[in-house]
Amino acid sequence: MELRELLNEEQVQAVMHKDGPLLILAGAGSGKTRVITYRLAWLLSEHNISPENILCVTFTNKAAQEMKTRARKVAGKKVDKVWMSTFHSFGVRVLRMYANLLGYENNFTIYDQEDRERLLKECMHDAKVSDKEMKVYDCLRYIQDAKNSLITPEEYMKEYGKEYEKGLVARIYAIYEKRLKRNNSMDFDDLIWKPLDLFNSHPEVLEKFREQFKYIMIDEYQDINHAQYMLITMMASKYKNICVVGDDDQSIYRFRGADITNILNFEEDYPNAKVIRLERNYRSTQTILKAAHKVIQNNEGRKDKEMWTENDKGEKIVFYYVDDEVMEGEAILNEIDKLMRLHGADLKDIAIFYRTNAQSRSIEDRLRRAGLPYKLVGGFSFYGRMEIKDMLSYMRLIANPRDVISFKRIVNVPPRGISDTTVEKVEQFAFNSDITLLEALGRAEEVENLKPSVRQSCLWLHALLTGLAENRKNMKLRDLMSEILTGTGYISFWENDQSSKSKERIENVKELVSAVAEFEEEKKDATLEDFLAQVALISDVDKLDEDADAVTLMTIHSAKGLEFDNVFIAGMDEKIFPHKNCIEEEGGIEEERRLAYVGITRARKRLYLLSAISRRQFGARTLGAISRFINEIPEEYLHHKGRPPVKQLDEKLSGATRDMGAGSADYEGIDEEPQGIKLEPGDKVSHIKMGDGIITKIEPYGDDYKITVMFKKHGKKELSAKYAGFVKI
DNA sequence: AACCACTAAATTTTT
DNA sequence: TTTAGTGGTT
Repeated sequence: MELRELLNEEQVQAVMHKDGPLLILAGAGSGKTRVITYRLAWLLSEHNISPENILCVTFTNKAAQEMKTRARKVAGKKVDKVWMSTFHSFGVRVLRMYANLLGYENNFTIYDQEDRERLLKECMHDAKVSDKEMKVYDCLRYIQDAKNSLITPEEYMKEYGKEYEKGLVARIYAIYEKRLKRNNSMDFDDLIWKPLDLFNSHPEVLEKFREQFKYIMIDEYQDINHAQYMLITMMASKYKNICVVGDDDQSIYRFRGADITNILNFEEDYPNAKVIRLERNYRSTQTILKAAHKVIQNNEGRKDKEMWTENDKGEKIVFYYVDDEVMEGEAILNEIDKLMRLHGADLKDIAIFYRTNAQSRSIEDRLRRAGLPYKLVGGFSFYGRMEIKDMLSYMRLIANPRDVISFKRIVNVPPRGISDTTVEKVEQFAFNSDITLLEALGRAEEVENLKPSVRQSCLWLHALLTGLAENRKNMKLRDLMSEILTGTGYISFWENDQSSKSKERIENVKELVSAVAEFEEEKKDATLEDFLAQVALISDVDKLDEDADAVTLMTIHSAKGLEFDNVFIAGMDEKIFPHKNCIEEEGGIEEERRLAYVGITRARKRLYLLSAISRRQFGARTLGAISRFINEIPEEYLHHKGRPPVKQLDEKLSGATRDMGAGSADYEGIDEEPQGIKLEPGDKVSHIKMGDGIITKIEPYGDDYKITVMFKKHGKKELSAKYAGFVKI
């Protein structure tokens, strides 16, 4: 391997560093992934470290997968035996092996956010805390923070028991933990904490892993929380061959407990640590890089550093000031159109970022109307849909009969006459007899005060589920899934449903079946538990197909680690970005600023920042102000477009007080006639399905327009302007 | 027990 | 604007 031909001096040093702690401070676009990939390959092929002795932790499954693929090209097949995963997947892997030592069964269920909220509601009910006294979501946040900091319910009670709100939390937290265990279930935080527990209570297990992982590499070290820090520190304490990579300027997961001091203190934790700085940027233009630096410079408490690049100066950053969110979509569409026509850009080189998922809507609408394909990352995820969660709940219950949350979700879905009160009676019976809810269902005869028909329903469901559970070992996963679909009557339930969404639900469920089948084909001896874990831990970016020729839409959080030639950031408004909830918060603005830094530095060639005068929120129109982050970018890097940049009306609304008077600023007015937006009778249009045609009539129709088009192939059709997706030709 | 209609509130980001 | 939750009706 000729490293020096592939890497710069610092990168080579990082790759060749073998033993002892290593901190790589890798700025945005500095070729970090290259470095860790090569280091991994180097350890394997030059130092002959055996793959089982290496642990690599990445931020997303996708990153792990990518690293594996790339390293395989250099070091060959042994890469497959490296322990490479996210923190959470690592936790699952360990726990599947040792959960029994902690009093769990290894078929435990993994609870996602929604499951946790359901469970928490039960707990609050038990603790006699009404949801008026405390919001479920807030309570969950408190508990999550506690768990990320490794504070037990007992410690929490001791520490905060006397405070009003946190006192309530303390009570709920204790119940919550008990319930989780009783359900043989783990939440996301448990996947980190329980392995730690294991290490503390079973030193021999810790010793085994310490011995095994002679080399440890952690990516995105700036975003790990206390629990993750402890987990890693414990495992690394023997050999101390720990290599961490990160950038304190890109820490954006504080809300998840990410603790930036972990990376800042690395040199104190390991006094003999070697520190390598990667400050050369290979990604962005000088303009983009300098603008990003000017923004992040406003943060205090960061390691002072400045990235440099030999890339061209590039184009100015476009700041687009528009009337509202509709015009924002319009402006983006126009610019995309230009990028494609004038610069020959591919759709896959274009990304649109925003601060909150809700913002995607207006942009999606516009793209859809223009017939422009896009891939949406996040938002309402496939696995979050009702019908999918229903099906998964059946599967989870079959894998883990103690999972009460899943049980309650499906016990009466589709409706089979088992009401909440019936469930309560069964639950009581189960509790008194010390059996699972599922078992209690099978003994419905012994439960008092049930109607005979209800008893029948209970017995029927019990027979069905236990039957499936018994047979599942000699069944393919996809067959198990189909059995559930037909056996429970779930599919016919939706088939008989008249609502507009039922068709889509059936489609989704079928898609789930193919997902199961696909999973099974990829992993030969895949178990039900494997599939469920994968579903629980897969992230939205993991599913992104980077090669598909479509514009990418996502939050800036999801964009971390990615790069695009052309980047749009919508909603550069005060109260949106920085978000209103963060402005008052201690350290909130700095976190938002780091997020802005991450967003800006994703762009390779061109960057567009957009802000709107007013936006619709919850149906009402609200006035906004230009984000302070725009004002932190020096005028020399900006090219203004859209609305004349006027002085902010209310200076208090914003940090934005700069007088961006036309004349002095680099300003270009409203664009020429937008393409494919204003339609008139006589216009030639193209429709995805119908092909080409000519508009014959346009008439208002509610808040939409009804457009009559004479198509070449299909004749006269009436279509909605909103949804039809025309392109003017 | 199931369904419908009305009211109130709203997540910021994610494994 | 949308959705979740509530209360009343069948």
